[in-house]
Amino acid sequence: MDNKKHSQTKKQQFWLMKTEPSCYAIDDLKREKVGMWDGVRNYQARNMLRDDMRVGDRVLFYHSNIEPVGIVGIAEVVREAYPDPTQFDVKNEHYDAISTKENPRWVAVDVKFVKKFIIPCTLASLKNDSFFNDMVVTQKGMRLSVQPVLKKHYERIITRHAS
DNA sequence: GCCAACGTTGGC
DNA sequence: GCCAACGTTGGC
Repeated sequence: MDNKKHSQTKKQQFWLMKTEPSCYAIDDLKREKVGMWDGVRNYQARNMLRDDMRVGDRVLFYHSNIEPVGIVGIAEVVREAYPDPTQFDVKNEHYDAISTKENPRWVAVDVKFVKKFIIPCTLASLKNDSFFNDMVVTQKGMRLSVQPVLKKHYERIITRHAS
């Protein structure tokens, strides 16, 4: 059905994940060390979390709705997809009345804090560099809260901001 | 199953 | 606060 059994041998992948810092910021993850990435309510993003994201994958941590918007640090996937508890919590803003425990619609992953950039990698700087022209975030914006990232893009960003 | 209308998102 | 882009909804 899926290839979870092969996850250990799969190559490391790279992602970009969006959050509004007023809701959950890189400093929150830094303090908690490991954070639950919950509240994703978009099917495309859900499918990537559920089907593709593996332990050991690296995540570019992106802040939206703040000046400046951009990547502010790095995280690492430490637990693969499991049912997102917020979908069952009536008091949670992400509560989903349709979802059942037998057949949950939404998943969460756990990520671990790796690094906070001293200087954020702003969206504007990515748009200004043609090397990043084929990045999802420079093309389609941040409508997709979980995006795959090419290794070359990840490495260039790391080289510039995390050394 | 198409697609127009509608709501939401998020950069600016 | 504006508005373009996108996802979702619902009538047919």
